[in-house]
Amino acid sequence: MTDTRESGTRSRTRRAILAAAASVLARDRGATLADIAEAAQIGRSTLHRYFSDRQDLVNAAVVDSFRVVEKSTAEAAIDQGPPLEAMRRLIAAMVDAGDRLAFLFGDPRVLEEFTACFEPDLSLPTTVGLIERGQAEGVFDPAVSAEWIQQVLWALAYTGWEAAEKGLLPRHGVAAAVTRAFENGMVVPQARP
Amino acid sequence: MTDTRESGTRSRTRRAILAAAASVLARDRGATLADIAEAAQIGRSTLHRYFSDRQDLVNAAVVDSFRVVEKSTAEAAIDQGPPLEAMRRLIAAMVDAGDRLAFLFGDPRVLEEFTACFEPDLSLPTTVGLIERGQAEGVFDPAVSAEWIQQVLWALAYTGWEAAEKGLLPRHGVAAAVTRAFENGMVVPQARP
DNA sequence: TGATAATGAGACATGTAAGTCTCATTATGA
DNA sequence: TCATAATGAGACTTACATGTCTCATTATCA
Repeated sequence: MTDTRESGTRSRTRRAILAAAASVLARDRGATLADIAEAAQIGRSTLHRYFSDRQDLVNAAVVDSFRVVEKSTAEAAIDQGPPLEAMRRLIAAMVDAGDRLAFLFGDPRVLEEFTACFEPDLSLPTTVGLIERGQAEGVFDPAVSAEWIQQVLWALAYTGWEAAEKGLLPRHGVAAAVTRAFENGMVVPQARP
Repeated sequence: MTDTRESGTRSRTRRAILAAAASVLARDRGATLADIAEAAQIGRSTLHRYFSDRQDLVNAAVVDSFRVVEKSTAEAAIDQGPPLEAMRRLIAAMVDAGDRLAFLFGDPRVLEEFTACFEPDLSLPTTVGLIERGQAEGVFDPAVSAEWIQQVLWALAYTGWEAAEKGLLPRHGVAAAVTRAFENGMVVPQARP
């Protein structure tokens, strides 16, 4: 389904714009189109040649970021192996896709406005699928909904990214910190009754 | 330190504006001053009588929200009793202060721009203080920094509020879900080696 | 009741990002 | 090398939130 019509140059520019948009908007939602163009190292007029509207750009960036996260998820092979290990791979992948995730997750409105008119690739394994598999195997907390667990997962990944952004966590320690938080929470196992 | 000069009417109106600002901006950062005025059930001109600038309003709302959260924290008496129970009271208080927290936490920029010129009340017990006390007593994970634990706490409280907003969690179940996530994470204790 | 405070509605000016267009320049591929 | 695609700079208009102001109305308090 990729655009075979588009020249190599154009599709490269398009990708650069989408990546810049996600990256810039993740850090500042009010960022100007000029800001985004500058980050993508292109002229503002060029940006308008690819996306007529600001809304058009944001929509495309959401879809693109979704695909990227979807792809990372797929590459983590979350439908294979023990759920706990699959989850660890997924968390690492999500931390890698850092600002895409921050862009999607950081703005509740962007996402919810768009979930209606966007259908995910059904052939790919989903995060909720992994969670439900884990719950069935008694690994993930079965007392709460899979959606809630997914929300927590996203929130922790986002928090880890943000903490790294402001220097609270070293980049290389983010995945471990998030994994630890997701699996154990903040109370030491020994202290539990 | 409260304004004794201001009439009852004025201070009531002022509070209504600040509450509305936090509530509206928590749900939409790009919200118009007209949106905020409408939510506060006042005219836009009245809003300008109280806050000359948009920035002025946002700053005041940040300070105010800070005070509210600070007060909730104080009322939870987090410097007393076992850390785990104090933390449970704190989480309940934070969930109560829902949109104030979402306003502060939802916009990293708003907060970080302001932490410089805003000094917290040093006579009040802090969240980090509670966490460090818990770590010293071996209750909270001592392997990570107290600041990271605080970030996770805020993120979970925010996520709980958001989940309730979109109907993913029932209002009365939020505090329990957040507490559970904070203490145990998402992996069932029995499944741990 | 009367004086003053507080407000709402709305007209008006302003600043800034968004969107459109032209034209000269650079890059790409046959 | 040549034709065409792609781009950058910048002038220009538009749309909209913002901020200021006036005036009539309502609320509050002595």
